[in-house]
Amino acid sequence: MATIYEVSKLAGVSLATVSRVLNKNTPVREETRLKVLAAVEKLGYQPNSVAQSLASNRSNSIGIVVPELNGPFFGTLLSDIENRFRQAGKHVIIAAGHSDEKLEKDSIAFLQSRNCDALILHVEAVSDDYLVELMQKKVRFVLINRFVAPLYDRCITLNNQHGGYLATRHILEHGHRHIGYISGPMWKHDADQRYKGHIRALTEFGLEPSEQRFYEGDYHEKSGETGARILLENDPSITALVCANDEMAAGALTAARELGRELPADLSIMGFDNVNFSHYTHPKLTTVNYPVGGMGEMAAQLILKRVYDQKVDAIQTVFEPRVIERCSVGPAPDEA
Amino acid sequence: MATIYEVSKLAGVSLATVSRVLNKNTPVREETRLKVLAAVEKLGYQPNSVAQSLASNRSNSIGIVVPELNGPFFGTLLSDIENRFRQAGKHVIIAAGHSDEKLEKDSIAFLQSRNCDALILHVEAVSDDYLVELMQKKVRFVLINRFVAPLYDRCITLNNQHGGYLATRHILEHGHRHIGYISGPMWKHDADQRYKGHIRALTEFGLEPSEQRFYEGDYHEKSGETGARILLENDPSITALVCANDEMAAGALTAARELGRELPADLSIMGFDNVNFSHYTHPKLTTVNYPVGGMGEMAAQLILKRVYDQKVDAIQTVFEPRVIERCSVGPAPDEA
DNA sequence: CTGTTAGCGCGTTCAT
DNA sequence: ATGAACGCGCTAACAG
Repeated sequence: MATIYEVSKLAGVSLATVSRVLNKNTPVREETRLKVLAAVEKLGYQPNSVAQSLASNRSNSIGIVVPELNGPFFGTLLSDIENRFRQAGKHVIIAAGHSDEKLEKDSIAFLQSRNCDALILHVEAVSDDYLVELMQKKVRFVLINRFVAPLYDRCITLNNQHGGYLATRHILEHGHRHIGYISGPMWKHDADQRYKGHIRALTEFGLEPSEQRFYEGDYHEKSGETGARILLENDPSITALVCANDEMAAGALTAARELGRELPADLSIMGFDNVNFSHYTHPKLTTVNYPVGGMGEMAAQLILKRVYDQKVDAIQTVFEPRVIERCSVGPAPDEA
Repeated sequence: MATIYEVSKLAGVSLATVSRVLNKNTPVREETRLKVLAAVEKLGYQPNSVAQSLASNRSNSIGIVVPELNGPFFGTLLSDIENRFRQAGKHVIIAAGHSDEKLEKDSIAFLQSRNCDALILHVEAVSDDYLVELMQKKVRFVLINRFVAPLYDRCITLNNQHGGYLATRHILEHGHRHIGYISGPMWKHDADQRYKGHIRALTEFGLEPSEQRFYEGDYHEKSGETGARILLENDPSITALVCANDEMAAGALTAARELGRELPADLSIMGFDNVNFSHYTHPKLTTVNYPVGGMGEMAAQLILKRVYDQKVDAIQTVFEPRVIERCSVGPAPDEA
């Protein structure tokens, strides 16, 4: 790898001049500019960004922490963030937090130690206090899918509670009155919120939430299958299952079919997230849209604006969910 | 962020000593070691990895280039690689190449400029020559899903041709003789190989490949749908569709159902890759397994061994595909 | 407009 | 066993 020094020698100028033409921040005479460029070209010179970063305390890179690298949800999130930054000439460093407090903190520390100019965090295990401290330490970051009051202006969130409400209301409007609910892990903020929305819809229709009709899953397919089986066997009167995400809904689909239920004639199933496989299922899943893409891009915009002082379109921090009607929800069967 | 200098001052030792206790590479008296550790603890000191990297020409980070960040396939790949490295204390920097020559080269340059100790490349657009040059420049890297002869010992590949062969043979063994094929973009090595395998199976069973029964898709769902529709309308005698990946197979499923075909009674459909949504489809997709996970982990192992001199389990570079039987393939219907 | 110089934070000789 | 000093490759004052 050629260094800036070799370029300066070959171009017959000082090393600072090379830096200047490359960074275009100080006027340079056209003639010498061309000499430098020629030398750069000839040597195939490429600035060492590690050195750049050390010297300038800027890295043009943004760190991202997500719980998992796989899964349809985070895939789209990462992809959209990367796209937005790429077209701004910034780069992205990704770390997986695995919903584990220690790993999340490690990931954040790692990204900081890499001199990231800013972070985008989708973290679940660290406390609100930890995040507030992070802010006080002047770390630049944006939170995705989590709201912490003192950080209100850097939280990109979905109105999860409203989403939970909409899902259940959609079911209620189809006439169902015996409704099972399969939640995510209740210690996760979004799972909690979605469930609160569910309760609100129930109450609005004069129904009582019941222990019997609640199952706490883990957002993975298997737990949807288990949950559906347990709920349906405990209470055969259930005509609809509201699931806190699509993975679990897919599991519920499987369980229901194995129990001989006709879908959606005997049983309606509702998902949440609208991940990209939700229309591969049979019947195609009715679900609540989670605008991941838009939210990822917005996080990127926020950083472009606040950290890099770029002019960007209007910033929006709260996103609204909406029901996506497909084929897994039907009218409630007549009572026998 | 505290620096090593502040630690040394607080511990009352030289800056070099701090470096030594942290890197454990030179004996240090226990007493001073503890003093240093105490200071580190007190200041919450964390080495600046950018500076470390500049000084030592080592970064403990591995760069990865994949075509896309989303999609079930790359998600698992990235995830498994990250896991393996995390438990070895290494970190991962990810870039998307978007199957575009310029972007792939940019990504590689970016990762090099970040001083990555090694790269894992899943690239499709750059030429073999380019990769060979890269090797000659002493860049350390491993290739995934691509075989380049001069780089034979750093290629982790799936026997794609054999996979294509197995897929079609599986169909042939079910009695089908009128078989449509929906390929990936033929300029991609794997698409080409899979198709070659298809031809080989056909030939083995005494069948001629036919223009009429071939459609070149782009590995995305939509093209599977389009392809299936075109093939089935052009040649209604077709009783089975072999698709070069699961996404396109999912599209084909949709098209077939819309054309009123009973699955798998009227029409069998075969996928490839066994991505994680392939059992969400209806009927559940019969497909060829692509051991992504194992291959990603193996790439990591290779680097751990060759770049970091760690002892690892046996290295395997060629992986074998196998048919995963589910429900989308049935016996050929009796000829009318 | 351009060259000189001093760091950025750390690893690593070379002495001691 | 420990400290002083140099250099990694680059940016950012400061002169001129």
